[in-house]
Amino acid sequence: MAKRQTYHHGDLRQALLTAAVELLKTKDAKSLSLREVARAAGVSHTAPYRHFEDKAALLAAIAQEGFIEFGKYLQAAVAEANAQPIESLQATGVAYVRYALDYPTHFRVMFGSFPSNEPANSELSSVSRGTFQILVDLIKAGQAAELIKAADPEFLALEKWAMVHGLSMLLLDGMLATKQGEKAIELVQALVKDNLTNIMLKSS
Amino acid sequence: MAKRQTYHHGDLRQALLTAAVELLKTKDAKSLSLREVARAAGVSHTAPYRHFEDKAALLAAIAQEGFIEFGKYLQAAVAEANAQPIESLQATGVAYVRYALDYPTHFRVMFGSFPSNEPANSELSSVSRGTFQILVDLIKAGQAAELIKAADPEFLALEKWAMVHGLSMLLLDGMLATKQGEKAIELVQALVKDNLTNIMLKSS
DNA sequence: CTTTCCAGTTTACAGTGTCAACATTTGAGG
DNA sequence: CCTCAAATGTTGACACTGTAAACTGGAAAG
Repeated sequence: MAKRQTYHHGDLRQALLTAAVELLKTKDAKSLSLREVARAAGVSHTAPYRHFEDKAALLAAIAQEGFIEFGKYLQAAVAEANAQPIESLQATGVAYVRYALDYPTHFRVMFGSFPSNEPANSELSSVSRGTFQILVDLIKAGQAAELIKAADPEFLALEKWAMVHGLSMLLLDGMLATKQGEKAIELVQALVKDNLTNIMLKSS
Repeated sequence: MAKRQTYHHGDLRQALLTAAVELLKTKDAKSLSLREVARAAGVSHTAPYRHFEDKAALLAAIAQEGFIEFGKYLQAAVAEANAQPIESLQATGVAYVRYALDYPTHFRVMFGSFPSNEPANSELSSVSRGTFQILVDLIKAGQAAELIKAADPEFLALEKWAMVHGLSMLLLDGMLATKQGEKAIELVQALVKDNLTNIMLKSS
């Protein structure tokens, strides 16, 4: 990071976030230090406190950005499915896991920044809620097209969410160590597909 | 912890583990310090290094013990289901999530102690593999009784595992903050039940 | 009884998050 | 344009952390 000339940075908040995200590509969230982020941004070790209450707040901000990107990523998968609800759900599920595997630390930060503090994360909550809403909407569309059984769409969405989220975590945590890379994605595709059958009307 | 009289502790390894588990009831794994554990066991802050290579090794040992207990917990749920495969699967799934909610930090440590190190965790791996095997066996039994569709039992087990694991993580991470306590368990029961239908032959 | 070696301790170091006090810059009001 | 307060930096300190090295007490083997 180039040494800045002016005393004031200009946009330190964003610079810290990008520096942190960059560092997270090589380190996990636990071993990422605030001082290290400050150093990478070319700033003193307490400067981040002018922009984030503490380390957790920095991570929460990263999580928030992550959810926005994640949402776009999932929407892109939907867009490729030609408006077929079932295919969209399938694609979204696979994309979910693929994102987790492609951005493991980011993914972990996203889901590890909520613990028991309501006020600061209200914005984070609403952003993540938006991501979940993608699923709900797809299911509603499927129900409207009479491809998906009648039931509370939120209930069904949660069921599918849990499945792909669990799969992501198990893969990330190395519980399915035998499955790696493209092999893992094939498995994910098969699992997601099979797991969609119980919400479908008829069978294809 | 009572001050010991003898210079040698006797069974420090186990004492450290129990002290750590006790501390984990009030602190999360991230903020648990090795020195704190040593203090609780009434021993100098480097004594743990005679029994564990580093902090991660201590946590891995806790994880291992956790998986054994977890396995018993799940088996107990199976035992209550009167050898009915579907009911057993249902009960196991709910018990899985209940365990996660009842012992959140322990649960997190269990699934957070595998990262990328093959040698030290081989024992941990085999223990956790045993837990998974409970599911596989139940599915095999269901298939033998012609209650569950023909398919690779490991594949089906993984599908159900992912679902309950994801649900556990989402609840633990506060993503489903609106659902708490008994309300959450009811939701879990409904989700697990619905999610079992796609592997069942016929519908009940 | 001696010796060895295991399981403890003490000390030290580099690194961490965060607080308090201080410095510099900027922008708004006179 | 000048002033001066607020915003944004910096320095220094503190209490912690994980872990390495050197040392020591005591039990068990010979």
